[in-house]
Amino acid sequence: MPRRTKGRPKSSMQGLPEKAYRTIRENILQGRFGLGAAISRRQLALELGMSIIPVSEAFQRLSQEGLIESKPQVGTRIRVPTEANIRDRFVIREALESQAARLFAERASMAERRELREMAASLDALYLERYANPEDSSLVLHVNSQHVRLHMRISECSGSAGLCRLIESNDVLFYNWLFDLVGEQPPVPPHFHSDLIAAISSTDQAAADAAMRSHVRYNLEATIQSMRKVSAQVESSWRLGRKASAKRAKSVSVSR
Amino acid sequence: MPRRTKGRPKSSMQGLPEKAYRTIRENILQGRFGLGAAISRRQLALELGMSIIPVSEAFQRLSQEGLIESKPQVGTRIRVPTEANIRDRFVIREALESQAARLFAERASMAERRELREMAASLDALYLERYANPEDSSLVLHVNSQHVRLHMRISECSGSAGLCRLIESNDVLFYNWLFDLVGEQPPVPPHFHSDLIAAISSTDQAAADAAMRSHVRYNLEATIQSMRKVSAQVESSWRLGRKASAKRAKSVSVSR
DNA sequence: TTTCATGTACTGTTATGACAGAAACACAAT
DNA sequence: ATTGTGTTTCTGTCATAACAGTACATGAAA
Repeated sequence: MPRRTKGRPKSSMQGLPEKAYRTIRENILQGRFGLGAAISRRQLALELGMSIIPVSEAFQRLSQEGLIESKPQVGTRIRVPTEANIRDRFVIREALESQAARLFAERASMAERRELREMAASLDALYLERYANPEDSSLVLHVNSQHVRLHMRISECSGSAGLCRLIESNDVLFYNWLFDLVGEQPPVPPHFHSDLIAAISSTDQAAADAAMRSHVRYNLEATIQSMRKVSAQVESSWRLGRKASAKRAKSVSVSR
Repeated sequence: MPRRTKGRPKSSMQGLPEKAYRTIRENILQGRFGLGAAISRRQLALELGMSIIPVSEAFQRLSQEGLIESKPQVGTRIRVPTEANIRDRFVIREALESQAARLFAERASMAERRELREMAASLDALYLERYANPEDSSLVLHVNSQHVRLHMRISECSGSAGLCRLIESNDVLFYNWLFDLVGEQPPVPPHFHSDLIAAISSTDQAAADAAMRSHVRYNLEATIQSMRKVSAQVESSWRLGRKASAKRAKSVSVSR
């Protein structure tokens, strides 16, 4: 018996790296490892039931997206962005989403415009509800998820699949994760998103562009201000604290 | 002698995957494998003197950037973009480069503005020279390289490193490769780039944005028109032609 | 108590090889 | 001539293990 067919159980759908990528990204976005925490390829591979090869591929993608950062013979950690990094990412977000706004104004259907208008109204109501119950954390999560949804829907209606994918992988999710993690969000003007959608729905592309730009810039300032409060908490050196990493035994929720 | 220290010759600088990525990308951009040609991880690994692991990592990056495309148990080929793909990419290019133009108008130094003005003048002169000698292919390469340089320099002066990297990896190089490959380039108005730089150098961000937008759109139309002529030459099916691939013995220029 | 050497345990990297599946080819049957 | 059927040879995927280098704990020497 030279070598029985290995434990590889026909795997399943569509590749182990994809599964690893989704799972790890999900866990990062929900803040299950803290900012700057060390993560290990081997440990993740163990917990996900695969070897370190697919995990490494997932790490590479996450690293390219700027969510993690790794040094050759040292380790990998959840990236803790500097203020310059954040401004940088918002520059990109402004570029991509203002373009999406232009395209939305140009070619979104009537049904889509109505759908977005309703989403925005519902989202604004959710914000108000959240201010009324500041301690309800599940509400915070829900608001955030709906907020992401709104922006992604706008980009989907732009008709450009590539633009949509870029926005997803480079902006929205990343900063909503940070938004959540960074602490309490500052208040937002009433009708904040309804006004945005109204401007986007005009036939004037330049106006749609400008409205989305100021929307994104408002979010930038809010994020920077929230960030400043917690920036001191996170040590920025490359001490990985492996002791702590070894002690951490809570496994990742593999789910699905 | 259980296992002597392997043939891994201490490698060299900064990672095998990076070297593989650079080399393969260079070869794609210069059209050394044709559009739609099959490329093999194993063969490339052999030619580059490494195993298929770093090559696979490079493949993943190239695949994410849309330069190649691979099917699980079939093979990998140089991607042949559809017209929709091209329009899609130009939408993104428009978003990113118009943002770069805004930032250039806002914060570029006087020295940088002067430098760009000179680059543009030199580039416009090169275009004229090219029209005079249509059969000089090295001149075509040079024009193209200077064109890329100009656009990258604009993005560098934007002060946003992330924007600059995104432009490089997602737009400029890709489409200049295609531009080169697709055949003869249509004529370009005189002072095409000098006019662009002049508009970009104004203090009016919206004007800079608009100028870059129309510049990019002009390039889009030119590319589409050139593309139509050769689209029929390339078969779009997934026949990889392994026979031909095996026959091709010319090795990749490894260089550096 | 402080400082420095040393060992250990971990890190990311990467070569090797086994595996499953698809395509191409040779060849017999129709 | 055409069609069906192995068989061979390629593909990408992935597990395993060896390698080289860093962080940290341990303990001896000052």
